[in-house]
Amino acid sequence: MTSGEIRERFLMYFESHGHRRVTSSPVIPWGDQTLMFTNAGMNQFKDVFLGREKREYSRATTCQKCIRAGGKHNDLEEVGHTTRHGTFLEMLGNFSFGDYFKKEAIGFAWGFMTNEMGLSPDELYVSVYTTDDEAYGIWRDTIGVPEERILRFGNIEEGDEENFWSMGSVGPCGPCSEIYIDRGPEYGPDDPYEALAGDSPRFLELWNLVFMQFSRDESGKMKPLPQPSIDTGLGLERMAMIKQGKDNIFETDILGSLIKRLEEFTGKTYREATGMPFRVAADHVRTLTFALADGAVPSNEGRGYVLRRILRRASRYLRELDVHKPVLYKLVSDAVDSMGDAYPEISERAEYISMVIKSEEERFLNTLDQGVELFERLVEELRFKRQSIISGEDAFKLYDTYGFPVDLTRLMAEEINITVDMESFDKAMKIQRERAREASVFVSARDIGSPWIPVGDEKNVASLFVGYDEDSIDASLVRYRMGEKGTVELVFDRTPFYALSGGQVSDTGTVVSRDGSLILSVRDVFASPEAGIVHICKIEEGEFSPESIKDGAVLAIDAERRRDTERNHSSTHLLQAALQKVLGAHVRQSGSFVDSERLRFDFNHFTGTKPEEIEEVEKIVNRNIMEDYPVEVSEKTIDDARALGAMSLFEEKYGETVRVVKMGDVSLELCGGTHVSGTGQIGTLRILSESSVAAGIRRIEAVTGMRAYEMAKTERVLVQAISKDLNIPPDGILERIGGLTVKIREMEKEIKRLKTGGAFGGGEDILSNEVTVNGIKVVFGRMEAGDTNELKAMADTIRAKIKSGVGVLGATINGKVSIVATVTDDVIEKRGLKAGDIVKELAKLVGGTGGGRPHFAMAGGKNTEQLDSALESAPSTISQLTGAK
RNA sequence: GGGGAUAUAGCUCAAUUGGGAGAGCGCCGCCCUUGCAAGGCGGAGGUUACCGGUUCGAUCCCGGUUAUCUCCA
Repeated sequence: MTSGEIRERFLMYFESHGHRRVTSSPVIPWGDQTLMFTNAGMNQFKDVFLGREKREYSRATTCQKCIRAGGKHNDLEEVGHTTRHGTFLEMLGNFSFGDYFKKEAIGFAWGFMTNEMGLSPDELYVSVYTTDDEAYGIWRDTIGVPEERILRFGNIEEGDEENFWSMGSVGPCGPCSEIYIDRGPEYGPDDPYEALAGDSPRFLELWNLVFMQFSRDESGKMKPLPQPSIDTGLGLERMAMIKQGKDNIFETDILGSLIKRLEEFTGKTYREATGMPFRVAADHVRTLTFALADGAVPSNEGRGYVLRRILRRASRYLRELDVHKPVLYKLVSDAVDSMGDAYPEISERAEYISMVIKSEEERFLNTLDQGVELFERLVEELRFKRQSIISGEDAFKLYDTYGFPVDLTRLMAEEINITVDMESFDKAMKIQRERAREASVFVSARDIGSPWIPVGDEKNVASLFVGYDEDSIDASLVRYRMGEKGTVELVFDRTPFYALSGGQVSDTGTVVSRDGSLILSVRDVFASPEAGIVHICKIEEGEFSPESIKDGAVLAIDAERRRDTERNHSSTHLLQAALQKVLGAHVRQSGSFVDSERLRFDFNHFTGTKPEEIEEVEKIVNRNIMEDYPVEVSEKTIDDARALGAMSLFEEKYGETVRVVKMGDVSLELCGGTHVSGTGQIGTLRILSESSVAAGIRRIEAVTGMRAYEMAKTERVLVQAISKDLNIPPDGILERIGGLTVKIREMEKEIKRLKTGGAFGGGEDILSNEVTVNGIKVVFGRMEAGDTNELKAMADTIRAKIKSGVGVLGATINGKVSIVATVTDDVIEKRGLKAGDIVKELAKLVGGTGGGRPHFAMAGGKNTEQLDSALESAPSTISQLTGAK
């Protein structure tokens, strides 16, 4: 039975039992900051379980794509070592939101296992939470599982969290019940308790049923939930492994096909004992394919960094197969072949995914090359010192700063009979860990801030954003707290103020109490999950107290600033559409920032762009502005919006309903920001720059509306001024400047020729001011110079002219003294005279210091009136310097 | 969020306790030459990431910002 069949049989089975088939949510979670990747089927129903959200169905079934790497469920380092861990997995699940409970959940699961999957009851074991007699009874009496096949585990009070599930330290929780399969005596000891405790592969956990029946409060006390719910998860890979009679998940149809391809590319044969690199690569490529398809990008921080590390882990293992070129990217098409039907998003973006992976592989190979170079430098140093141990500090620095894996350091060291001090390496690692941990604790403690003070009895009033339609409204205060000096943070029941989100800046404006006695200016606005929309206000007039504002207040945003911001925001939508048209459908926004002045739009694109392409983009956007398409905003469910083909951004938070922003038929996006009502209001868009910000990410900066007009005006004034200055019509400017440049160049050459020819102002005078000290020719004197470069040029001239000797020149420049000295090579060699030494002495006389190289040195000082006497003393200084030798 | 590293010509990188901004490749021109990464000569190209400080003087030292790389959480 193929994985695809198992997936479909599962979903159909639960559909036939009244469940709504819901599509998998992206592996990159929307809006849940606590989660790096979607790691369980219940993630997308979190708010439903918490009662924050209602759905039109109470039973659901999904096949959820999950990534377990980073965060709480981190299987990354396990992958490849064990038979059953993967960073990517498909979780089959059925869910009850206050509908059925334990009895039905157990019945459904057992029915699917025995009837649909054809597993014999004789090979199945089940477990329940130690004190869950209810579940125990259902298994024994209703299902008929013999007592010796029902295990009891877990004791939450003693810290044993087996068979007990919770969403966090507070919130819904409850006992679990699991179904295991006994794979037979050849896989381990007979005693299931012993086997499970020892992580034996004999009893494989297939299905976990979570009975959500309690809610835990801050003190740890558990109260029964009024509507108990069900959350279950059956690992598709594990089921496939059983049904296909394989020993591990890597030999099943999907991952097996990737391993087969790797054999082709590497020319090596997969064997279980030595197949680690194959397993790691197959799993990791699949993970990357799905993560990239859902909009994540490898980067140097957060989620993107986890992806980069996954890729590197795979690439590193492939080195053991003598692979030194990018290969992983070639496997993307195979992942798409086997899973693209179930997950169309990966086939749609296959080419893009493959290119991103390839460029990341190249980047890593680069990092390794760099590391090898550093390693070799290190070894050379060791050889010099006649040592044969690489210190832990050095190995750690290689790893910590340059990302060169320690195991490679060790490997390469071994080859040349050098060892690595791993003990001190581990110590350095430990210090690093502790430092990071301390820092994170410190921050969370600081984040708490002062507590919110509720006003009146409106404790639980949600603050509502009404700024889509209103610039100014009456509102009443819900809660507040005092901020830093002279500021206060306020939350109202309604507000026209937009809080920073989706890359759009927050509004500024004013809050004025009903009686006008209190005037506040709103500096910043942010959305706090627990408090609502927070206005950070500076007190401009009057004194703040809850009473001063109890009759309500008028909240008014700076409307002009908002309109400018809206122009820029709407433009980003047009920009994205135009970029997709010109550069390709793979283009997605990967960050943006808009305020009233300008817009910044980051998007993914794997190569550089041509100037013509950017011009074309600008042209398309401006044409769409002129068409004056109405901007239509509607609220829809996520599924409806996606069915329309609306583009979603992955970093944004979307609730059950989303705002869909439509501009003609050129742009359709999910967006919570504020917009112009017709594209014509944008006026015009001018792209200022296009540049690279990170690998695979490019940035466009642009201005719109009056800013664009002003910029055009500034340029026009400039052109007119130049035209007037040159006394030539604007279209002749280029030619004239070209001519002038040539002329200037010729003149510069001429000046240079004249200078070196010696026919230069005071040059002759100075050259004639020559004395001989201890047999060394010394030329010195004062000259006029506009900057130090002239001094230097003159010194060069003198040095060339006198052929052998010393030159000392001085000048006052910008009210300060500058002295240069130059010594010809023969004098440096024969007499040991250094220019630096001369200027150091002279500098003392003018209240400064100096220095330089033997043949040329500079000094400076403040006492301009001492310059002449300092220069006069040059011969005696040189006499002393050479006489002492 | 914390630690470390880096930022110089279109690209890859130099520049010795702070003293004249360089090389190789690429580009343009000329010469030579029938061949593949040829050779010779000449030339253009720089706000040394940005802001501030110390200093007579900062690519260099100090502080900050931004970006990139990297490790930890």
